[in-house]
Amino acid sequence: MNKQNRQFSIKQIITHQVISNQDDLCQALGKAGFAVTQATLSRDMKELGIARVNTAAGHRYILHVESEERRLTSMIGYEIESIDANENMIVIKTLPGRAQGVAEIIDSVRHPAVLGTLAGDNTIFVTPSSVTKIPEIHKLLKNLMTQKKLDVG
Amino acid sequence: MNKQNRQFSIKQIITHQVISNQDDLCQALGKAGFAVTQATLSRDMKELGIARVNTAAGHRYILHVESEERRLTSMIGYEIESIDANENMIVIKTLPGRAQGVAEIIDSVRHPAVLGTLAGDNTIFVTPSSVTKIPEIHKLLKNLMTQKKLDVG
DNA sequence: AAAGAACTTGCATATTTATGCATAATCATG
DNA sequence: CATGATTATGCATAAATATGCAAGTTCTTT
Repeated sequence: MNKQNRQFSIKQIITHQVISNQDDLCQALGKAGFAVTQATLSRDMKELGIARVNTAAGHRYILHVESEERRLTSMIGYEIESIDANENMIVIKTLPGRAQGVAEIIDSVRHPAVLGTLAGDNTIFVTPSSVTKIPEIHKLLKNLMTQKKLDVG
Repeated sequence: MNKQNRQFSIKQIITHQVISNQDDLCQALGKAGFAVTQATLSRDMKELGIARVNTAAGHRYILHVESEERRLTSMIGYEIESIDANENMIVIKTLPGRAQGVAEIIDSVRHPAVLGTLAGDNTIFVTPSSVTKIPEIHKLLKNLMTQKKLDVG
């Protein structure tokens, strides 16, 4: 009957049952022995980082994992799918819609070998100050990808 | 402006601006030249698989990657107007607003010679894994243009 | 080009979620 | 154990989101 158990139960329920709104969840929790109101569930959702998405199959809740640990951890590794290069530039593939944000982080490093970045929806072109710098930048970016923290202004 | 451009703009806006609700988004879109109502944005959110999450820093929107639909159209040939190349990359011109969709199809082929694509409104830059691959890609794209179906995983 | 189908959007409003405030429960400290 | 601080919760309602319907638009087919 405490908050922790209830919140754990919430995660279980939303991942294993069809829950379309907080009243649904309220009922499901009731069966599990947790009697709370919708207001409390709204607050639980916030604390658990649970997001609501509207799909063709109806409204669903998803765990937004990043939101729990994002505070000091950079998302950049999670967002980048690949880093490649040819003779002229480096190309980064990201999750859909993430290229802008990742490019901003790269810009913020202000590495002298990076002339500039150009971001679309899920692709970034990184232009080196000289083609001879490409391996160096490539290495920098690979490092960023696996780094846990970034001290970026 | 049309729906496709607006939805692309929505993804851009929610990933690099602070947007807390659909009215915020409505205003941001207004500045970008898209005049629509909250009702339309609610529908766009659904189609784009955008979820809303409540964090300590306020309400935010996130892209729910799995729900992004990537369907292959056999219309790619119709959408492409021209394919050209210089020493470094290939440039594709499409019908207005079609570049994003065409680029996604090219990406989905995952041809090893294609390092990445970057799409604007009606122009796509295709970067080769090496400049020596340009003729090969050029040929591939020309083939795609006339092909009826794509057998792509 | 006309007719019908399919898609898009706004309006009004129903549904759903978030929150200010008050109260109860839990915790920390002497 | 008493007391003040912190945390948790419900109630009522404000804020935000979703949707039925109708009108306008675009696409298809003949």
